[in-house]
Amino acid sequence: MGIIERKEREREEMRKLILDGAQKLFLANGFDKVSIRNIADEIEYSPATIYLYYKDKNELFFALHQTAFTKLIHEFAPIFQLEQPMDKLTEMGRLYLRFAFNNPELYELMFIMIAPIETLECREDVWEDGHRAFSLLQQVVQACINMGELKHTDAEQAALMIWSTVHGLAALLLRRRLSMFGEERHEALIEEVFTLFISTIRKGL
Amino acid sequence: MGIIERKEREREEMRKLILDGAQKLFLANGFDKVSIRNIADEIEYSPATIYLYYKDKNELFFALHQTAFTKLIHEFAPIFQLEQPMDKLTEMGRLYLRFAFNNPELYELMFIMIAPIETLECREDVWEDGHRAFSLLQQVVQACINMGELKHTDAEQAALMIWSTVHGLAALLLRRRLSMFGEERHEALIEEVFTLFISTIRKGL
DNA sequence: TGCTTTTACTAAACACTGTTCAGTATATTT
DNA sequence: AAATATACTGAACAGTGTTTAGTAAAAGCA
Repeated sequence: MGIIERKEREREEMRKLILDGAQKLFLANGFDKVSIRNIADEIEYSPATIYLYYKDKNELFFALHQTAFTKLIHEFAPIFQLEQPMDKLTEMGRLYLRFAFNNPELYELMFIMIAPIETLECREDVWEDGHRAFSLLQQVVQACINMGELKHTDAEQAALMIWSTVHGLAALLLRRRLSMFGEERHEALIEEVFTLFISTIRKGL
Repeated sequence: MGIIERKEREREEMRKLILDGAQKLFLANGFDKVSIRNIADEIEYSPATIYLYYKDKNELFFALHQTAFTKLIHEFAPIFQLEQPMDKLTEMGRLYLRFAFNNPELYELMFIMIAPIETLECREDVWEDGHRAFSLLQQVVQACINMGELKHTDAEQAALMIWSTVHGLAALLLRRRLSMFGEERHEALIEEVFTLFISTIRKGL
């Protein structure tokens, strides 16, 4: 009786097909071009079909947001090779900012858009990906404290401060609030400010 | 020939009427409830009328965004009474965060939404309010450097780093990315993290 | 095999959205 | 009083997310 297994497999394939179509439009044409009808056109199905596989648009955004997180975690891999916790922290921040810069749409989905979070809230569910990522940061910060490289003792507070700074940079950039610096300066500026921040917490945190 | 003056005055009153209606819906019902038709209903005019006074919805958002900036600048007033530049900087940050916390919709408009900025971009105009506000911060930072309270010499870099941190906190809060800390902790947490940040840059920047 | 039930899908509709335009009623000018 | 300019609107266009009734194919059962 492998039929239900095959059906389940086909269902999963269909979900993937929709997700990939959505992501393709998403990355190619930006947010505005991602309507349910556009996705339906892209995968050559009717709009109503999408609702047989995803409850609503927010749930689709949430699924995309999850794949974006696995991509970020994947790009964090080199960190675990590093010995010094302070090097880990620095590289983590640099990779985080690079991810935001190179994948603006994905970053939006993960840390700026409210849509994916609303799915969780109405299911009274929890933002697991976010919590895991933050706890990873907090662990690295704790290691820095344990090694005496940071003097402040509350790793949670320190981690949130660090996250705020890098997210702030990314969010200001993506939401086009850095126009007082010419666009051509943006990439270098972010690099410089991040370096400054690291040197600041090395001395002051 | 005071007729054209009166007409001009009436036109300005109508713009204000629309703006106030929009802001009322905006603050009362959140973003989603602010459609051109809702505003038209609110002020008891036809939707088409609004387009005689504002080019499109983005321009309306931009006008709202401007009034929000004057409110923020207004709330910054106490800063100029302070003597010590470092006190100025600290109080500026605290007031900024308080503004974001107490006026989430206005903060969205000013620093998160893309809509108002798009109006500027398509008019090849510049984000004056933002530039002015940042330059205010930069001046205070420069004063701190001049007084020897901050050692780093590049006020522009330092100011951006500071802005990033406070904006990061505000943006993570408003876009509901702080769920790993219980909602009841948010206000106190932001206060703590900001205090930690100030003490960090005092020592390390 | 034939018959019934379940599954997968879609066309069409509903209630919205921002925006435009032809037409009207009022106010101003000549 | 007639002509013109102004202010406003109803209705439409093209789009959105979402629901529902109906259909054709697949699966289960006799």
